Amino acid sequence: MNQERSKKTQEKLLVAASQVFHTQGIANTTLQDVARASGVPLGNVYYHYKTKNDLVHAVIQAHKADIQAGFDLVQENPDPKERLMVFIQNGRKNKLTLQEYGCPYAGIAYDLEKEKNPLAEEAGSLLEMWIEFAQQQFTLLGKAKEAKELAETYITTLQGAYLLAHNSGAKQFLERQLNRLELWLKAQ
Amino acid sequence: MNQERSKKTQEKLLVAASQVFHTQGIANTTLQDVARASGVPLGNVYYHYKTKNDLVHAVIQAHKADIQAGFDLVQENPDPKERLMVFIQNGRKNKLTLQEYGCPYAGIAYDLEKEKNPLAEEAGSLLEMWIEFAQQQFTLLGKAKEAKELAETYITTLQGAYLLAHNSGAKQFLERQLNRLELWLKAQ
Amino acid sequence: MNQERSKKTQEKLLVAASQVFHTQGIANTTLQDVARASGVPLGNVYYHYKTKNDLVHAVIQAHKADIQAGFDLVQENPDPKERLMVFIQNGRKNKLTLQEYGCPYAGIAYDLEKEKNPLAEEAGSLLEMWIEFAQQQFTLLGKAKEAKELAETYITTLQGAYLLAHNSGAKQFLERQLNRLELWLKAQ
Amino acid sequence: MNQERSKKTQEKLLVAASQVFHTQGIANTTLQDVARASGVPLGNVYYHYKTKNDLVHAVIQAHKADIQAGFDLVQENPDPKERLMVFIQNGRKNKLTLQEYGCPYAGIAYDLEKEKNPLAEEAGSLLEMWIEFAQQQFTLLGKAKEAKELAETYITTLQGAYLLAHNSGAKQFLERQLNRLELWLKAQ
DNA sequence: AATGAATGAGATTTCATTCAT
DNA sequence: GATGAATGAAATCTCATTCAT
Repeated sequence: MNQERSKKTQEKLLVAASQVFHTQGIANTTLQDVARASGVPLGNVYYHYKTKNDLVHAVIQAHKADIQAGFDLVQENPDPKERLMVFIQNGRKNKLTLQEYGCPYAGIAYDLEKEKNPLAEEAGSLLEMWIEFAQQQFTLLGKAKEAKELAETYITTLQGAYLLAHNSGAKQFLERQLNRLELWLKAQ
Repeated sequence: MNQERSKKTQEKLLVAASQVFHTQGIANTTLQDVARASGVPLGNVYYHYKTKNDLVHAVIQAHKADIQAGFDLVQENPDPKERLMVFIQNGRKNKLTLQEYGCPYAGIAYDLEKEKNPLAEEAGSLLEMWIEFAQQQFTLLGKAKEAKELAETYITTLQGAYLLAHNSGAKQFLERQLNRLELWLKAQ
Repeated sequence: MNQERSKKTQEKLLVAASQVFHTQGIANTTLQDVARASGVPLGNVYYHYKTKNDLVHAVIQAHKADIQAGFDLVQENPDPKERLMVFIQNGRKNKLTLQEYGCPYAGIAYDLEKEKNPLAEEAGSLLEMWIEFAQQQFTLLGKAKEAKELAETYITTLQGAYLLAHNSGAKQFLERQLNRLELWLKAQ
Repeated sequence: MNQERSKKTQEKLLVAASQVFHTQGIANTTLQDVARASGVPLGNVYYHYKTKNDLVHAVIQAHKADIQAGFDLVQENPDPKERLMVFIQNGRKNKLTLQEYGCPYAGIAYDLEKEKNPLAEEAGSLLEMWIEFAQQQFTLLGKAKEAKELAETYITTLQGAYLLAHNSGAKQFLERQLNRLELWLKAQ
């Protein structure tokens, strides 16, 4: 009933906000934009999220949940190396979005840091989740000692590749760097 | 005379704008901010740059000149590999700024792309200059065939490292990735 | 409800804007002026009309509707000649306003043309509506062949009289020219 | 020497100002516009005219002188009726300018009246000069009693025709009304 | 509770006028 | 005296947030 309706509205807001924050950046996104994108009337946005920052916070939490869900999913694969391969493959699948808008997690963290938003740290944890996850996988691969640096290398390459793919128009760039990362990963 | 006075004011504006655009992001920076940071009265900013975008454009051009000057400077070193080493070393020197504010060139390109600013492409060329430069060096090293991919790898690593260093608080992160890049470069 | 509230505000804005545009000219009228004259807070003006030009456009449309309503009203009179007489009589009724501020339709068209406003053409149609209307009446009077020129003469005289009445202080000027026009019209 | 140079600069300013005031309207014309159009540096404009209004005043005076010069010129023609014909012919000669920008004298008077400029009255005298002149000619034609009304009719028609020609795009409009005025004048 | 309208602080921009050399 | 630069008040426009129904 009402609670369900409320849930749905909140869900619509989160989905729309994630999207427009990603594609336009947070500073360039008005709550009107979010309202329009979600089909929720502006006044109603404030019913669910008292401030723009509250909505940003909710989006970050949703991202965290998404990321964790992704980790949970690949846990079904018993091979830690293959788990890491999955995310390289995801990069290929999302190539067009990544080229056009960059990595959403890096983007939100960057945006908030620039506006000295207190949520910046929270957003920063989005990429840190990846490092931790990667580190765990390398540890499982029997490389406990170098796991941290390997994880950092893995994420650095992914993020560097996303950044450059987003920055430049070079169509094959992302593909080439993902291939290289894959080879490197296989060699570990 | 007047021309000198004008040059000086414009220089002050460019320096201040580069700085605040880098530290706050373009969208979060008002021309009042630039005016204050430069000591130039707001009305006068518009005498020198008719719009905020004109100022942004001038900053991009200044960045291009700076980058080119850096390339020219390292040309004095006859060894292409050492030239590329120089910029790794620069990353170490600028560690604190990079950690706190990220790479200014990537930042301005990202900001403009998000606000669908027509200058985005121009800003994107800032990183492309690096790729080209690196490619030339690898070519000089007798690796013409792989030069492009090597250059991309070099820049991807640098930018990935800057991005993650900026994102996370991890103090040794940048150092570790720069060291790794250095080893990789030596091995080429 | 909300829609009614909105209509009312928009109506207040239109009425106030028509008036101040007429009395001060468009270029000399700030939206603060309109806000004050209408009792609507400045920020809210922009809720209803996204730009000053949008408001100007709405005022032109309102003028068109007013003019058309005037035409519809005189259609009740079966004699085309008398219909045209009505507007001469209207000139007498509005003598003071016309002397002090000129013809609002000519004024808005002139203002927009001078500022190279794209709406200038739209505003120009205000006077063209009068020519067309007059032409129709002369056609109904059995003067289809000369109707166009007669209509132009009718409007030229009216507008010339309004212009001069507005320009000079001569109190009887408008009266004299309207009388002359009336005689001319009777003779057709 | 210097005085001559000053005269020349002042002349350049007057010519340029007359022109841009006419084509853009006074409110839409900045002193930068005048400076650029005249080739005189902005700072120098203020050396010759302490305020924008001073320049407007000078332009009005120049217009007065021009008009008077026109009157003086046609005095060479012994026939008062032909003198009035000359100005109808002038309307034909200046057709394109009149269609595109309207009558400069009516325009400046209108502009100043709208901005409640104290010079409005002074500008209003520009058209009054025409009425007086026309009245004199009709008096010379032995129509002393009706001279005033005939003069008003003459100017009303001219100004009405200019206004409508400026307002609408109708290419033949001005021609038709000037022909009609000519016939009317011949019949007097 | 739901929502279109209202509000006000602040951002960009313009420009007549003054300043400094 | 001549002139490019500087100034500040004011205009247009934006938008997070609050209000009123």
